[in-house]
Amino acid sequence: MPASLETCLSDLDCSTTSSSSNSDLSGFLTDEEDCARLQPPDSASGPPAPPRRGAPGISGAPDAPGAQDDEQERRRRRGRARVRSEALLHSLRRSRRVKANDRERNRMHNLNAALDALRSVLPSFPDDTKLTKIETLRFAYNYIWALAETLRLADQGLPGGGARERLLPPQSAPCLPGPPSPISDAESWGSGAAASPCAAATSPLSDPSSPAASEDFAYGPGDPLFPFPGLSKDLLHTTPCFIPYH
DNA sequence: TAGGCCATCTGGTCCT
DNA sequence: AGGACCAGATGGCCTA
Repeated sequence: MPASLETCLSDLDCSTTSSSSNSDLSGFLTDEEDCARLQPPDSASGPPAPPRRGAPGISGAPDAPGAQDDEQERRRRRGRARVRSEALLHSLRRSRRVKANDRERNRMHNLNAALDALRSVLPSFPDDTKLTKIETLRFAYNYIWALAETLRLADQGLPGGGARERLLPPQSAPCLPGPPSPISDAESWGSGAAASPCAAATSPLSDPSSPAASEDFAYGPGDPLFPFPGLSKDLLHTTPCFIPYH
């Protein structure tokens, strides 16, 4: 095989006037699948047929010996080879594209599977609405943030620390999907952290400069999808989500 | 019917 | 060189 199949094909692309370089492409193709695909549409049933003298549409000229006929025959062969090489080039590019499409499809399927796995560990909603991709990412972001904040408050012994058990999934089923128990005592949350949850926070997630309050960001205050309605006090205003709307 | 979401295709770029 | 990754384009499906 030549140093680069692509180079060969590029050469072919630009060699339509050369009769020697495009007369036979099969020597360039070592990939069996490619070779199998590389049958030009007009030769799918086998190797290219030998030139047919006097075939209709070619010249119709009678067989006459002489240099002029030889030249015409060479021209015809060059023309047929060019058509073949273009078909082969197109076919090879097509087969590569098909393979790349397949890989891309598989990649996106893997990505979607990962998103499904992420959805499965997030609290679900009563109506069982499937979160969209972007919702899943934003939700996960804020869910993690809320869990971290819960742990922080619990470690500080502040009111609301008891919510640790309510927010964390059971140990026996750490990946069990399902909503956390509703937090009804919003005031206990609010009163503990309301003063300045941002100031107390050390996590980068609680960066006061977070764009949480911006309307450009999802799951801000009042967002019905936010998993912890009980956190709807000031603490919510610190909820960061760095995944902006566009 | 418009808009949102999604899957797929595609070509370009980066990485190994 | 080939695969991974990315973003734009396109068309289908669904819902308000």
